[in-house]
Amino acid sequence: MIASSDASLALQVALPVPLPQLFDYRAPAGAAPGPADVGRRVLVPFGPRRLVGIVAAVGPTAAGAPALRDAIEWLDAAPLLHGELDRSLRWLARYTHAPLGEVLATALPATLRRGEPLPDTHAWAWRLTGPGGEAIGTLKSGGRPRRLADLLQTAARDEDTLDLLLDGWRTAARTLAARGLVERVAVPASQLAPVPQAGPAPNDEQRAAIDAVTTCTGFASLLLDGVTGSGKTEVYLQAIAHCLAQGRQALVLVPEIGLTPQTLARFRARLGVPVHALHSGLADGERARVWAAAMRGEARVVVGTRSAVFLPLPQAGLIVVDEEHDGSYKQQDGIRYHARDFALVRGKALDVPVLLGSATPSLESLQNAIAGRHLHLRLSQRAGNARPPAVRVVDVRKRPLDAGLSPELLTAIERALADGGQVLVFRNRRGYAPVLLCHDCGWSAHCPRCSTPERGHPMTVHAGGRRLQCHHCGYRASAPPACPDCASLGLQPQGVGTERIEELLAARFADVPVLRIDRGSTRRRDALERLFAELGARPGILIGTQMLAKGHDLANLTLVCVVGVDEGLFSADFRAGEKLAQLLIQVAGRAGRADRPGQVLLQTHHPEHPLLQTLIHGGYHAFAAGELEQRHAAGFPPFAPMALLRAESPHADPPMAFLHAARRVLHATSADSGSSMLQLDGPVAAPMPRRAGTYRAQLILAADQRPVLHGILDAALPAIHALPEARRARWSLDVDPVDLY
DNA sequence: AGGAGAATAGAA
DNA sequence: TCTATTCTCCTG
Repeated sequence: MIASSDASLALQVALPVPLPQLFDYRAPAGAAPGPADVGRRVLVPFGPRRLVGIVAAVGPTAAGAPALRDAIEWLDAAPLLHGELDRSLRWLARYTHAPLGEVLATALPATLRRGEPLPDTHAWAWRLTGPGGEAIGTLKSGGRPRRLADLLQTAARDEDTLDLLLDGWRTAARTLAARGLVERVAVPASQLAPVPQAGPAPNDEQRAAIDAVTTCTGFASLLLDGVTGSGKTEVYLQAIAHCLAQGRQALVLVPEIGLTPQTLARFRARLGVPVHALHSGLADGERARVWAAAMRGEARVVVGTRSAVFLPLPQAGLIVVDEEHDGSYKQQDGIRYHARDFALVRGKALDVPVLLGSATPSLESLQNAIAGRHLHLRLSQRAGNARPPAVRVVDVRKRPLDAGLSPELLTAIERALADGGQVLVFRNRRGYAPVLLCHDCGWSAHCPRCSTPERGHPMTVHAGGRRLQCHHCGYRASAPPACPDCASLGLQPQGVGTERIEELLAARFADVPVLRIDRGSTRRRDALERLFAELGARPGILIGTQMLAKGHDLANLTLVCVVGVDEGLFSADFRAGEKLAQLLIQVAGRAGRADRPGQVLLQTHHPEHPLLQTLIHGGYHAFAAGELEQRHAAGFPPFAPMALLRAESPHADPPMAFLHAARRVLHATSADSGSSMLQLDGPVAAPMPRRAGTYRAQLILAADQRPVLHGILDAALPAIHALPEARRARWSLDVDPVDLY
């Protein structure tokens, strides 16, 4: 028997390195290690470096392990990760087949990952000092310092409250502090909150949905499937209010572009508790503070983007995932998790309801609802008096087009403006034109760093024809004055982007504002808000890409023109149809949100295309039903679990060499396990085989049962890791890939 | 991943 | 021959 004194126990530490194992260390000098250390961060030596790790276990060292080194120091007095979050993250590491250390590093805010202490979450308050209380009468009455002192006479006031009560109080406070009359003190987190406003009375469908959530006694997953404008947010708000009334925390996930000041203001106005926001625009320190506030139970409601799904929620009562179909919930690098799916895992572990909302649910969620795994809640009516928009297809075959717009469209725009309405022109291609073509010899401008060396990816024309830009790698160049091949001056921008539409419409409708909204024109988060505020309810035209498709309520928007979605009708990706249908429904949903009826014009060269026909005559659910049938027949997700092995390298051969070797390992593993149910497709070059100078290839794995796929991956990955080819390419595994590229 | 030592390829 | 990159190995 092995003597097991405490002295022989080692810390088994998860480190942020792409190696699948834990690393053993002797505890830092001080108390002997024990189970209470699990979840604490430690600073450890690792080769020549020092890394921040998290103790994943405490136990005897594995036989044959190299000699232990001493951990340098503890970074936390108490575990940072424990309980449900710890368990859920371990599940995520197994599910994504990623090292625990990398998963933990992804889940923690940057400052904590770097080893900085858990930040304070207290707020600051001001109070009178002893001398201040006596000197108050000497201050000039009516002046700011006197008014501040009067406010502080009854009680200390926190800074948020002072902001509301007295303009310019900070200057006064500084003056008084310099004279020793007031002082700043730390107080528990600000409890300041506006008085909750009552919301509109829910309609019957909303009422039923709210009741369905609030009567849940533990974990349940609910799909709130409500047409655009049906008031899903109202359901969230009332469900959250109920959760708060039970003394529990609520987490709301929103897509990246959904976390606008408007959204936050609405939540803050209605809930009567502080609402914390967590998004990529926050400084590292702010993110860590929100994390700490959630961990301490001070944050009662957090509205956040993808990474907010990693917040500790010791008193959780509800998780909401808004626009659950949105692609931004899937992380596309590093640990490729899906925030909606992980939210469901956490809801189950926390034993709280998870509410998924969308007007265009993902086929995954719809299938889960059909199979009875989600409770399916429907909102079929628009809230208030709004009616659904009328959709009409405009067949533009053989019609003259001006910047891609047909005469019918221009007439409709003119009429809508004359009626005092606003118009949205949707074109999912930014820039001036997608291609620069030589009219004499057929040469076209290609990116030198993307796609195959022989035929590059077309460069998009920008700045009215003066610049070229690659939308995949960001490469920029000025447009050549003449064709590099034949020296002809006949270079012509081909096709139509948002800039070109803007140019035409601005000239044609010079008396109304014409605003272009895309990633080129609207980089900052609040720039969009300012544009909308500036426009107000005046007649005007908005031209935009998918940035415009979601979320924003434009009450006076009466006409939506969809231009050129034809490319999307013929994409090779099996999810392209689903994405296009969601986009079309979301864009169309912008029209007629208030009392004015909305109209949608869909301009296409393929009016008979089944996707368009089904969407227009049967709506999203008819489309989804047909699409699910096809996915089922083809053995695609959500019916067959899928994983994607990707590889890339600056050289052409290593990705394919690695994937061929990996394929052999997977094939052998699959045969050994007696299961022939693993399907391997590839390796093939990625749809864009070279991007920003790196060559990329992929291998698709599919099975009919999830445990089969995971079992084979578990068995095969160590051997794949050890392949000599694995060191010559950068590779990664993506379980449940969303984009195949 | 990322750092270190080894190996190998251009400039003097 | 010497330095500048690229390659390979290793991390408790």
